[in-house]
Amino acid sequence: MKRVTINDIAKELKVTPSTVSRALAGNTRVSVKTRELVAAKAKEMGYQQNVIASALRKGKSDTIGMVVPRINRHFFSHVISGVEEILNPAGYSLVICQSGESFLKEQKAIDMLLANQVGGIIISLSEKTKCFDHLQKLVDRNIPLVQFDRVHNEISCSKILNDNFNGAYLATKHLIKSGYKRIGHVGGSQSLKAYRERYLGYSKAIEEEGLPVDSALVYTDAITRESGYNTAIKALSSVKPDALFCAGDYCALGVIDALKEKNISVPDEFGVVGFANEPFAELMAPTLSSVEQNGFEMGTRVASAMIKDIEGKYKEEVEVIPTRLIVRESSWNK
Amino acid sequence: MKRVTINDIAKELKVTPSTVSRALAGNTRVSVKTRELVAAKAKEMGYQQNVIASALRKGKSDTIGMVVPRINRHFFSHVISGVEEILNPAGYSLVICQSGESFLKEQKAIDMLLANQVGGIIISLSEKTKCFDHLQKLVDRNIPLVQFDRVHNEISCSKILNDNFNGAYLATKHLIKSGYKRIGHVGGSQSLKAYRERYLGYSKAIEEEGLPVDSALVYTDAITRESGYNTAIKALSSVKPDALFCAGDYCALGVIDALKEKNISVPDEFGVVGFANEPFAELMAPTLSSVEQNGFEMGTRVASAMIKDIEGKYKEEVEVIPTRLIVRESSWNK
DNA sequence: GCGAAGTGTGCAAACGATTGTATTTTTGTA
DNA sequence: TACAAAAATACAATCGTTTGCACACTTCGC
Repeated sequence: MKRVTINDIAKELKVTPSTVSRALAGNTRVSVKTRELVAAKAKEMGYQQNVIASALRKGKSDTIGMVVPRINRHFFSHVISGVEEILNPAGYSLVICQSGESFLKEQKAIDMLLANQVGGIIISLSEKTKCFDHLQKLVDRNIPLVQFDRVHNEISCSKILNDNFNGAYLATKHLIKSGYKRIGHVGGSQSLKAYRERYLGYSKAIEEEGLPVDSALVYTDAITRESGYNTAIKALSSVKPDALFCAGDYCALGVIDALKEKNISVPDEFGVVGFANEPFAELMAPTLSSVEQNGFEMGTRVASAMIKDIEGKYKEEVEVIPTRLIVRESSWNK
Repeated sequence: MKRVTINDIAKELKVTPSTVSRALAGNTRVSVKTRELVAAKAKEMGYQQNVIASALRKGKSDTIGMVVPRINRHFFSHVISGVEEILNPAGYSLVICQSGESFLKEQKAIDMLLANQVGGIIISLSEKTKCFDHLQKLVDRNIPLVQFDRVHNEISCSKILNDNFNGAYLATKHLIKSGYKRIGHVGGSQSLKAYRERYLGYSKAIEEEGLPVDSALVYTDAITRESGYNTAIKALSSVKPDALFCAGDYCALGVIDALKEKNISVPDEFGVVGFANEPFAELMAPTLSSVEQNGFEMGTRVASAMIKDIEGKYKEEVEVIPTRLIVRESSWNK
């Protein structure tokens, strides 16, 4: 069964393909009558535009590429949903790639998207990304780019951010108010602004309350469950904190694993707060206090910024989405 | 900055674009010397194939489309990782779409993928899909198709399945052995084979143990957290089961919500087993017994089947991936 | 009733890669 | 050396759309 092309429609209607193309695009240079005729015939014959041919000719497509570290993170999957919410009705489609926190895979994903002539790229950087040439290339080639959450500031494009600073600040403040005395921080790679800000929010709160800022209490390797566990084990046998503010929930989970193993009671002897409010946070035992990010709203903002960029409206918007502290058992000290 | 095309390379090397094209494709009709020359020049000039032009000419691309209900389900995101594991090294790239359990979005996603001339489509059906014309269209058009997990049998294509029957059978058997007497089932849409099989495994186990098969104990609306809650509330005030085997973990979660609300102790008074082994299953309180599906392996099998289909090796493979019961607190009756 | 706008279509050349066929060059052999 | 066979490359059409330009026809003012 052959696909129907505009040439087929043109033949049937005894007009030229150019007219059909214009008619379908709603060009006012073709008369209303012809436009209706074409539309009807196209429907009748089951015409589907060949977006490949269109993209080749126009040099770009209505497909937007999106690169995220992992799609199975609560936050990212919600951002994706938010992006689809705006993009799909606007006639764009979305291609999703995972970098898996690997710089190489991130680069490859971008190359693939470029080879596919995507109309724009949305990205949240991998934790391992320390070089940003691949982003600069996009800017140089004039390809609409929007960064979100894990962004690099030096790249000139729209950026949609979480209020990491305030979330971390509130979380730490809350730990202090709950009576913990030696509050440490398990953070992510400091090359990412998002994690730097969480660290800054943490230290601001510590300073503000007149507590000693002890760099021995700050760890910034990775924020997986495993690294959280390892960090906690290490800290417990050396600097002995009595609370940890973690830059991620999986990391907090690992910390709690370690505390359980050492028979240290949460929250009585030790307080823990995470970040991201993963679904498991309210289900685990003890339930985990966490900083909530509004992924869906972020997604809608990201998509809007992308559309604006594509339409040439403007290119360098920076928006901050508020975060919110959710207090649960893991830091409920009395 | 203009993109480099094969014409540019051809000009530099004083050969024709055809030779360059063949050289890059590794065609033996062009001499080894020329091939090396072309490869070197291409690298030097930073050539990147325009897959759009290639897809237009060849009528298909090396992009594979994948449609899943939601990407943020543990199982699906692992299948996706497995698929990428095989597809990417083999030179294919993956486009992921979410149907969000909506039939309309599923159809639209397929249309979009078709319009993008994907080389094949991988799909796990939405719960609401009761009509399968969109899949038949793919078969008719000879587009490689692989269904997994939530499949429709009447469509002729490769299918990779979980051993739903056995998983459900083991789960139910386990509930019986643990001493529960009135074991109900909260299942998903029976139009999906996966859920029918879970039901069948359940009833096989019930019959085998000589328990009464009571259709009043079987619910098959949906398997969201909310529907699990509602079903449990309904069941508790009427047929009064003392255990429920749920076709999904979110659903089991809803059931436990209801039990907590009614102050019914799990597992002492009531046993619950879920399906899918979502990450939260081992973290919640009580920890949830569940049937584990090996999503990653399923993904690799799915991808292999797709590649075979594309290469014309064969088209109708059916594989079953084993499932495994993980017993945790929610059904640990002494 | 004549030129000037204005309106609706057609023509043809792109976009970049692929591929069947034709042509040239090289190789081997008598 | 000549000539056929084999190897390497060139030519040109094609995929389906888009779009600048040209052309025909209508409409209108003077």
